[in-house]
Amino acid sequence: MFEPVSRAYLDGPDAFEREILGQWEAEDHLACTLKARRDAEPFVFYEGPPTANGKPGIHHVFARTLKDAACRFWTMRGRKVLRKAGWDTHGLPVELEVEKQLGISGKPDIEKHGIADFNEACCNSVFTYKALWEELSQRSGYLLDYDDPYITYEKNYIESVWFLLSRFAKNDLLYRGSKVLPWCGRCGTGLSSHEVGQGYQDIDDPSVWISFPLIDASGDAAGAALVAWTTTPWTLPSNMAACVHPDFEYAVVEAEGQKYVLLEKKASEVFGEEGYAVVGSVRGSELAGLAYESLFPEVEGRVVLEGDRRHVVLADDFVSNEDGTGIVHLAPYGADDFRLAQREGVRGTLVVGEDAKTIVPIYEVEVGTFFRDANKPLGDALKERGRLIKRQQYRHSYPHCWRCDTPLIYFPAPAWFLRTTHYKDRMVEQNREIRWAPPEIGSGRFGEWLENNIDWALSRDRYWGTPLPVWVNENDSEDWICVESFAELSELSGGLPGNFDPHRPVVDAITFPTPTPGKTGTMRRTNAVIDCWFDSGAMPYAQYHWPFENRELVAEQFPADFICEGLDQTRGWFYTLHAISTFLTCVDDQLWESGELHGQPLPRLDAGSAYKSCMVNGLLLDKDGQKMSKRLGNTVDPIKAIADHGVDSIRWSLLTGGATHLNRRYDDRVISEVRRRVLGTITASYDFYALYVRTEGWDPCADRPTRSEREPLDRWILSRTAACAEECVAAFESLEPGRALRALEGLVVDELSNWYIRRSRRRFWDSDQPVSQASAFATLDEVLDAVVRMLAPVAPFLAEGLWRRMGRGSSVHLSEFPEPTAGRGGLAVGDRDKALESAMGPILRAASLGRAVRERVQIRVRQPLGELLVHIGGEAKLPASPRAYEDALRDELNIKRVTWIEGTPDFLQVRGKANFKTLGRRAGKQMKALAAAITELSATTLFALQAGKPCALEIDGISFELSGEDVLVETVSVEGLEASSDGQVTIGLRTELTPELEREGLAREILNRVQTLRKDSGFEVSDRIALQWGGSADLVRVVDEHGAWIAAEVLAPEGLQLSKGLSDAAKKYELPGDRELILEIEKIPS
RNA sequence: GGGCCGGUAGCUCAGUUGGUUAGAGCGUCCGCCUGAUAAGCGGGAGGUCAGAAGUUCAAAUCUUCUUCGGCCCA
Repeated sequence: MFEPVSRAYLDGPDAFEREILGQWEAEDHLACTLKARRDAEPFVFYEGPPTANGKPGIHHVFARTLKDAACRFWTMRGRKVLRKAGWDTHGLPVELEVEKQLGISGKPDIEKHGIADFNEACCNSVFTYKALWEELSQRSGYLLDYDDPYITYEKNYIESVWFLLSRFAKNDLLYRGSKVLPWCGRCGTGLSSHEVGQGYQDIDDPSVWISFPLIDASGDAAGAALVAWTTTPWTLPSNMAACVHPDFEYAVVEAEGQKYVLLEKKASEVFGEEGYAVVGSVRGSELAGLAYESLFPEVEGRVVLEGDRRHVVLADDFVSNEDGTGIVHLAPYGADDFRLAQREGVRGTLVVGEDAKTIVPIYEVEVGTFFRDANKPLGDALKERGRLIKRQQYRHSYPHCWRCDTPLIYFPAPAWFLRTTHYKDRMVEQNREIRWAPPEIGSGRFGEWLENNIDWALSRDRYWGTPLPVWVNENDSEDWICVESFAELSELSGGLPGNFDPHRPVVDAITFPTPTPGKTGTMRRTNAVIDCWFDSGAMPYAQYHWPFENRELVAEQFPADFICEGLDQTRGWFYTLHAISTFLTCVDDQLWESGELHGQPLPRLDAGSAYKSCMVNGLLLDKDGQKMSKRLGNTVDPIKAIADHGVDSIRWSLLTGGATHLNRRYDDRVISEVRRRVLGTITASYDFYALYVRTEGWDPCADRPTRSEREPLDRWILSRTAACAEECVAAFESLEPGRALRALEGLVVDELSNWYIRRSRRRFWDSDQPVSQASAFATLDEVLDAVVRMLAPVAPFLAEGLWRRMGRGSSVHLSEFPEPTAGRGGLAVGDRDKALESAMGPILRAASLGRAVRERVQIRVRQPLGELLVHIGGEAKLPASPRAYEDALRDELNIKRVTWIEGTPDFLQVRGKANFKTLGRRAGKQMKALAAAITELSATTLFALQAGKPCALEIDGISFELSGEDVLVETVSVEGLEASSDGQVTIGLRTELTPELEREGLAREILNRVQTLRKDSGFEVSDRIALQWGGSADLVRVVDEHGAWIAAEVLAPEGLQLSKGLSDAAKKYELPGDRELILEIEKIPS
């Protein structure tokens, strides 16, 4: 116990931390933690599952540090925190990675290769870097239960997901619809957005302006035709509606003897500068609802959207006034168009099918014509019908299939949806219950997203994913069921294969006759797998195979008290967790009604979101603010960074470098600084403590002086420690760990190390004052104890290392976090003494002013001075007097006497200053004049005010009654002294040097040189020495007067011996005033 | 194009309900200390609080616009 640590830690943080890791491993630290809190109140944390098919980066250390710090904090507050790890294993990125590995590309290739083999490869691929992830987590101190993780591809996990989907289906919230996708007609497949991004090419397309003559329009628009613009004439036979912006003002123009409606600023583009005249105007909202004449009334395509309206004007704010005419032609081939038509009950029909070729004859265009080849003849037809206003070629960038180079179309492909819009209001309402950090994410980004909720397109026509458990009757597509469990599937299909794997293609092969009474036909599974975001959103239930198992456990572990992920999860995991839980716990009433399921009790899950609080973290950028990317080569290898710095420094710097939701830069220099400045100061403080515990033989178990027996400075640092604990608890609870760390840093660096220890050092070796010494030891011990515990959530390794060296028991992480209130949480420091705290402030400021004055007049601190005058404005108002700390101030500034000035000292010049905070509201417009008048108040008036006698001032005929607190008294200067003031605290330093003071200064110079020589000679602090000296003649008197003191200070029991014959080993020093000092020292064997 | 966030000293960041002279650390210059010593401490210089307008007695803080950067969505 009490071994020094600072040097070893600063030089080799990696080795230091690895030693702790080794101990934790040997003790099975995680298991100990879980066991210790087995019966405690739970604090529920959900781990957002990463995908292990990529290497972890330094940014993962950021998010994980936030999570880990919170979990450790709550564990220390006595809560049970299960830390189940999780892996996200399905999805397109995995498939693409495997396609690359296998040297194949695209869905046809995969099917040729064989789905079974392909999925097996995916399954193997997802854990490529699992070991690396686990290593990083372990090394970075992220305590997570990797022995029992949830894995989204596992059979039980999938069964839970099926159950959830079946609940949506039973509530009629699962339906088949169409989703507009980028689509390759040749390959017959939809493309993901990232595939589309790879295939843009410039091509020429016709761009046409067409007319929609309005029927029954009134006002200026009567008899007019809308003008719409499109670059896809092949979609015109599928025109379902026209859309305007409700708030735009449209012009009615006359051109070529006909009235048209469009945005005025677009008219010249269509009709030429001189080709039209504005004859009226109409607002978008007035056009809405009108009917118009269709373009190809004789063409009837394949119905893709049921609806009873056609060829009407709709209004929506997605219409832009940049491109086109401000009037948009709607066809089922656009995502916005489709959504709008669906919402408005407009019927939609297709004239181009899955193969990107026409499926019905249109005018002269034969069935089977490639969509782009229909553009020209259709344009001709429109011209013939008098509906083409203008036509020109248009060169633009157009998406092509990256595999076969075919131009893509957007196509409404069949898809399965969850009707989340049905309970959007519930989601919005439940979102208000979530505590977001920062709050604006919840109200802004996430809240807006919920407000604009659209149905969740759930299905993916892919391979590696949770299969959609929907079986459809091949004779009747309306006859379908969503299977809820393997048992149900087994029953329907007459038994499942042994070792059933629910993935494709095994599940695809399962068919059965329809169970629907009165129907016949074979049920076959749809090909789809589901969006892997549903997998991760289902984790609160699926991680425990709910409701098939662990019903009680899930009821306890739902919802999460806390989750934490990156900002990019707003529309990802944050949404999917919320959407599923809101449905399940707030919408699916029939599930909970009976209180049981399949004959077994089903404990109700708390209604609401899956998480009560959510902390959002920003991106990690490189030191220049650039995004880290493999391409730029500015990524940081987390394992290497940790080896260089130790992870505690990295964890600390990540949590203090700005608000968590902001992007922050990763900079080696900042991390080194944290290690040196913050963690280094903690270790140095501990080393100081440990050094004297060892040399003075202090016994931590002995009785300690009571609070009242201790010195004011002791009580002050204890109170400040309690204040810090208060701030840390509040900060962690309000999801602002950075705030906690700033408080802790202030306590350790400024208050503990630079003030308390610095001012108390002597007491630790001064056994002549046993009560003072024991108080100092007890106080420092108690403060360090609390500091180490407050450090533990963020710097778990260093805290543990110190904890064990201080002999505090098995692990700091099983101890309790310091609580601000005495008697709780084992914090020995007890309650705060705010009076004492407020009294120290002026002392620190006076010390600072005093140092500045010494600097200015060039009198070093080693030279004692006679007197320091201190005046503290409003001293009488302070709850406790700063005078209790007079000793500290005297020592710090090396002053013989402190004189406190109060009342009306005639040599202080004072000036009044208005207190804007108290007067501003009352004075209003007169504030400036009042402030000016206050500076003119006489000293007598000011001191009267301070003494509590009110006075009145009249400004612009208005009288203001001033009380003491309205006027601050500022001391301007102190006559005849070297003075300085910061407005409230004023000091005057008497700089005259008497011969006595000068000799004492010289004595301290001698002491300084002896100590330097001791150190240079490599002596231990407790070594006794024999000391011989020589030098300038006038030093003899100095030694006569102060020799005994010097001898005691430097542990020279025989005193200072004046010697004429010093050896070659003697050292010469210069002293102020061109004096010379020669010293020779020798260790006395003990 | 829409939503959200950010711009404070050379660098990294604080800045409480609007209130007196906007603060730290690093860097830089100067100095100090020595029973924590290959450490530590202090002081000085350094700011048009991105820009503009507005509200107010008073704006880094509230409002609007502009600009630059980031993220998400289209």
